[in-house]
Amino acid sequence: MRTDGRRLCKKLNQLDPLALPHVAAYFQALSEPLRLRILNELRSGPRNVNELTARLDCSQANVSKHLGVLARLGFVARHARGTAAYYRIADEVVYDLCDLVCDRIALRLQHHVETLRAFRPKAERPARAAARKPGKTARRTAEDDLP
Amino acid sequence: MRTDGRRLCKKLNQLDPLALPHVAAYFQALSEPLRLRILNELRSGPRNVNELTARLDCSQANVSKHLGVLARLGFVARHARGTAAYYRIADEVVYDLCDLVCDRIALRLQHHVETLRAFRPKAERPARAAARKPGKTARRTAEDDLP
DNA sequence: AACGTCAATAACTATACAGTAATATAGTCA
DNA sequence: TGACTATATTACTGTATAGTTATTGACGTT
Repeated sequence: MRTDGRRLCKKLNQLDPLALPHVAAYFQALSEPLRLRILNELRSGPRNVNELTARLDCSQANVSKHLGVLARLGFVARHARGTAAYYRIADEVVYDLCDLVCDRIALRLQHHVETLRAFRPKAERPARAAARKPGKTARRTAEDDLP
Repeated sequence: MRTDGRRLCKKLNQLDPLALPHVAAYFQALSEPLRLRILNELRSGPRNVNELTARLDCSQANVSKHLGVLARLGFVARHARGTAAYYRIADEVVYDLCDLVCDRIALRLQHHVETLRAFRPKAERPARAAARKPGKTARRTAEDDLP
């Protein structure tokens, strides 16, 4: 990717603060489950709106709107054929992003499982059932670093 | 990362649909400019709330709330020292994510620049100044695939 | 103990946005 | 030309959330 000498700024920490909203917008586009499902469907190849609507079991207007969001950010591209509008992935990087995140979540769940296991052998009490007093401002103190 | 035989699901397309909201939540945490700025600050090392508040020029309550979001998802970790609360990056993957996105945005901008350049040499007319008729439902037709 | 500082929370407001229903438009076919 | 289909858009509603202000609680110092 991009080996032609001039290299545009790449690292977040080298980024002009003005560019951050753009980065945020990118992530925001991926922050909706339905949009992720759409991208997931497109993984198998281009699909038109109708097909997506059927497979995702939601309204056509909703799918169209989400596709608009994804297209505006360049994640998908549109190609009209007759009255149908076919969409395809235009930027494979979304899968890299998703896979990175999925990996981290898996790790975190793994962590959780192991933590829970540490509680189980002794007795069958549900781990971490310490009831919070509601209505009181319970300031956190030193139970740090427990992910 | 994780080489112990059993491998948790990793790819988005192998993911249970029930897991998608978790992935979306991950991205959502990165979809706020201020949170990205916080992460950017933490790149230089742990900071307490006060320091972050000063450097980011926003309210302490707001910083605390955003740090709470980032901590809940495991992006940062908290460590109390006296009355101060120090936060540090707990998951370096955020920088991989951000760098990927920054790279794509740079590419997109590059693309834009080149597209614009194609319009310039002829005359000085501002490219793509085709005024949209407001109040009319302008259905898109065949100007596809232009990113 | 009394006070000051730091951080987290609660209550509130304003805004953004996902979803729906209705409608408009482009292309197709009779 | 007139249905018919597929898609995009509009107007609307409900919900989520960023930011603010005020408050609470924990810790440290005197």
